[in-house]
Amino acid sequence: MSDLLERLRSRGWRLTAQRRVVAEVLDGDHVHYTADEVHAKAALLLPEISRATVYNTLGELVSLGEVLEVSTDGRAKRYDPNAHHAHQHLVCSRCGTIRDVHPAGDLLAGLPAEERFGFRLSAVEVTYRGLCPECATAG
Amino acid sequence: MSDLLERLRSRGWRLTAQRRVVAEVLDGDHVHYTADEVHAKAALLLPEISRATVYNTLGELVSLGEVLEVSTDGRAKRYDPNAHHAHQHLVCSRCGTIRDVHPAGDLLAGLPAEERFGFRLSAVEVTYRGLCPECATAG
DNA sequence: TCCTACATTGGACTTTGTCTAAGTCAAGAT
DNA sequence: ATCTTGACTTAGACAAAGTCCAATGTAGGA
Repeated sequence: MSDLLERLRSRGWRLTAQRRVVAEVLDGDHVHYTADEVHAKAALLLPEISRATVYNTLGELVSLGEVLEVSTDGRAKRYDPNAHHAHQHLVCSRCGTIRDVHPAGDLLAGLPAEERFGFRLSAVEVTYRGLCPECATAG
Repeated sequence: MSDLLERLRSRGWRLTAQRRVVAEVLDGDHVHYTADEVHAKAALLLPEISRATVYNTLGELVSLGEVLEVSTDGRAKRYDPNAHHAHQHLVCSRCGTIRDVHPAGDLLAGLPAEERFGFRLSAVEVTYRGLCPECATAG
C-alpha cells in the first residue's frame, strides 16, 4: 500500500489525516479487517476519527478497486487490501482465520457451457474451508 | 423436500404447524430466500407465525444439514434447501438472480499443497458472477 | 385426558451499516 | 501568506438483519 496515497491523489483524492490513517491500517499481508476493526485501529492513531468516515473511506477504496470486500461468514464484511493480485480465500471453520491463496488453473473454465444458463461470466470467488493447524491439533 | 418432515420427526423433531409451513415454503428448485422472505411467504399460510420462529427453524434446519446458508451479497443470508446435492452458485451481478450450478472436476484439488498453509480442507464454496441473459440484453 | 418438556411469541436489544445537516479543512488561486 | 470553496468529517438519528428472553401455548407420550 506504500504508493497508494500517491495513486489516489493523482486521481483527485483530497488527502486528509483520516484517509491516511485508514490506508495505514490496511497495510500488510493477509489483512482482512471488519469496518469496526479498521475504525478501532484507526482511532488509536487518530482518536477523533468517526465511524462514518471509516465507512466512507472503505467504500471509496472499494469503488476505486484498491481494496476488496470479502464476506466469508455472513456477518460483517471484511476489507482486503490485496486487490491488485488475484487470489482466493482459505478460512478456518473454527477460529475464522483467513489466508489469501492462489489456486491452480482457470477457475472460470470449471463451469461447463451447459451449466452457464446463458450467463456471461466475469468473475469467480472461491472460499476454501477447513481447520487451520492450531485448531486441528487443539481438538 | 417431500420426505423432509418424516426424516425430521424420526430425529426427534416435534412437528408443529410453524415448522411444517417453513418447510413448505422452502420446497422447490433454485429456491434461495432470505429469512424475511421465508417469513413473508410463511405468513400467507399461517398469519400468526413470528419472525423469531422462522429464524429458529431455519437455524435448526441448517444445523441438521437439511438446508444451506448462502451469502452472495454481504446482506441478508439466504437459505438453500438443495443441501443433499453438492452444488455451487451462479449470481447475476446486476439483478441478483441465483442459480444452482455444478462445476466439473474436483474443486478442492485446485488448491496446491504449498498453498494450504497446513490447513485440513473440508469444503469449498464457489460463486460465479456475471450477467444473466435478461440483464445482458437490457444493456 | 393430562402432563410436561419443548416450541412459539412479541418485543426489547444488538450488530452492522447508511444518511444528513452542520461544521471543518486541503489545496489551488490570489 | 492568506483567502475561498467545494469536498471532507462529524455526531447522532435511523434502518436492516438477527438474537435473546420471559411468558404462554401445545405435541405427543403416559
